[in-house]
Amino acid sequence: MDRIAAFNECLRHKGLKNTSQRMIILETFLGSKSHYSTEDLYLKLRKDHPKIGYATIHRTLKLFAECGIAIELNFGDGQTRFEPLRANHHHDHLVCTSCGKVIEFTEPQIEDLQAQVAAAHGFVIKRHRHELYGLCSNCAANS
Amino acid sequence: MDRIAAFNECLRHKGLKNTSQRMIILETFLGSKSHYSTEDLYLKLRKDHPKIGYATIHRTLKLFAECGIAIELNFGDGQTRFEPLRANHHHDHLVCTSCGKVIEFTEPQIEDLQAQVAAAHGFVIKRHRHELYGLCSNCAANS
DNA sequence: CTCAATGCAAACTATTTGCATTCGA
DNA sequence: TCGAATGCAAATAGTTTGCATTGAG
Repeated sequence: MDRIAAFNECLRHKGLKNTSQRMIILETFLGSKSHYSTEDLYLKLRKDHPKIGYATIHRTLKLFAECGIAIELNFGDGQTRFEPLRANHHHDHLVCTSCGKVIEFTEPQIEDLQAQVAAAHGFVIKRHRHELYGLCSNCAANS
Repeated sequence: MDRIAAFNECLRHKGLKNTSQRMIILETFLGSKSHYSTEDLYLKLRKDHPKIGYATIHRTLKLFAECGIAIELNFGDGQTRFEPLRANHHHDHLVCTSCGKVIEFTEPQIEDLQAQVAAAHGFVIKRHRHELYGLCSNCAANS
């Protein structure tokens, strides 16, 4: 089941409706670079769909998160960002504090160790956040 | 050098002044539970020091972060929290999404793996954030 | 038809700033 | 004395909400 079908399934399950705005937002969200803030997506959509309001986009992104289509991220600038979730493709982030570049990484050993830490404290982990902040190779070279 | 001395050193280095408010805020900040938001600290200080304003506390917490006395955390509720930094005592967090309990953990193997991941991408890591969200043992038992 | 969704503007919350006054070095 | 710090209130930024209208099922 792809993510569009999964979203429709989630809407049905919640008794919500599938509007043209939601489809437009979903397709744009899935089809482009990751790490959108509401404002990013609003500005991008405004070109082709100037009638879609900021509030609708924000509500829709929150809905994506509820449906498991997206996760919320916060990289420490004031904005909440949303990232499309790929099934079976969890990853974490390297964030360059100089140029803003974001690289995704996966490290199964870290995931295993996390699980051990949680178990040692009796925690049942639902999700996690793991971000490394520093300078990317370019910025490190130029400083 | 303890953290109060380190803070004074930082003030001197920046050409700033050590006021009674800053000392009161620092002592309260260091001397109690971790993970203060500006509001938490404001409410706590208000009892004994009702004249200290919200803005002063917020500016002071930011200053602590600049001086390396504290780090900013964000657990996903709308508030930025500040945690006192202990020299040589880095740790990460387990956060219970049900009761709000926060447990600190340290896992050297994870730190090593992080360093390897960063190196593989040419990143120079300055800091990181690693948080595991889920249910603590109590909340997991009662659900 | 009915109830959810939308778009707009207004409300909120956390944070930040301007400025007159106070105070440390 | 002089510039930084404070306290207050007002401004901002991001997010959320109320409500009349529109539209999906």
